[in-house]
Amino acid sequence: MRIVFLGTPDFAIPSLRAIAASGHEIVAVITQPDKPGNRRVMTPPPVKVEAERLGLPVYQFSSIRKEGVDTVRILAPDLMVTAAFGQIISQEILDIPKYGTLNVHGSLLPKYRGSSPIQQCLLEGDSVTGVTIMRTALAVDSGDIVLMKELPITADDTAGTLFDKISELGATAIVEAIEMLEKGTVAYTPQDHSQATFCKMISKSDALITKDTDATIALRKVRAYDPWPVAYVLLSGERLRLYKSAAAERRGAAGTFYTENGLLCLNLVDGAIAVAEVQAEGRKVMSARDYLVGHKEILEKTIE
RNA sequence: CGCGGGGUGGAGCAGCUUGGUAGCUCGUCGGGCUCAUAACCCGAAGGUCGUAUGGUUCAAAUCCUGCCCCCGCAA
Repeated sequence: MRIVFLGTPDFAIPSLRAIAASGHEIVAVITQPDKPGNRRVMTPPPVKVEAERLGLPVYQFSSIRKEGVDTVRILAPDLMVTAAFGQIISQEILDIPKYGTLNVHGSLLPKYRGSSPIQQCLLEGDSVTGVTIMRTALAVDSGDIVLMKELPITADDTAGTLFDKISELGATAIVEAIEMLEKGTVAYTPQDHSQATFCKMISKSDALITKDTDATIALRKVRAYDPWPVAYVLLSGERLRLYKSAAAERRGAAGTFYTENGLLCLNLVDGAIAVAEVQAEGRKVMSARDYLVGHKEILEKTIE
């Protein structure tokens, strides 16, 4: 089967690898253009790096709708696979492959359509999430479902660990779906659109924790925004990022700190959180214990 | 040349503006005390202060310069 793969970030890499390893012919990988990354260094999308490592031809479009139609026609794929591609694809292009276009999405649809499903399930406090393989449709994440796989969320999962697990799960799922297509055993189940929920693009300010934040919500933020953008509090205008936290006993006014067993505990609304790792401005991530050795004054301060 | 913060014994920080015997908290090691809460007391080891053949100076962690590395912002 001639496949064109469309994806951009790390999330798509396991799927790309799995398809390549499954013996299908990936005739091309389409991804987004290189962008200026950290400190002005031009950075290629992870999928491009991986595709080149696999020796696959790469095409980069800032808008596939406008620039990619002819290319896809010439490639004449039997199937297109999208995985966190990051652009809306026109129906004209979606219709080119004989078997259509399949998408790998990191949630149990119709829940959490959109760009941050993995963070969203953590923000909601879910105990189960998963991956869905469905038709790529013009309306975001609304296509008919081919198959779903569930994944339990563990207490120590962060967005980072879930990303790894779900992207791997997505890889096995997409390979399965392709097999079903080939054998003709695939069945498309429409989504119950009335049950659809959506998640937005995450912005840095979403990760702010204030003294008015509920302790439960704060814990969810810590997990959902690790490794990016990372939950943080403001202390005299300075950002302190919080990692690896657990529920703790409240022992003071909301916004104040205390310490126990080397953990930095922050009193909040309806509880407290015990933080095991922090990162101050201009510093590396360090244990709360190490941080406290040189920053005892934090115990006298209150967050904004 | 996008902007800013930082590199000081094993860890986290101070000192740098106003050059002049390297400091604090923790850890480590030795000893003592002792059954709680990161225990306490005494003592010790451990640093050419990121790096340069650098520059200025009687004297540089401190001022000036080049380079390396780390972090964040912005994109």
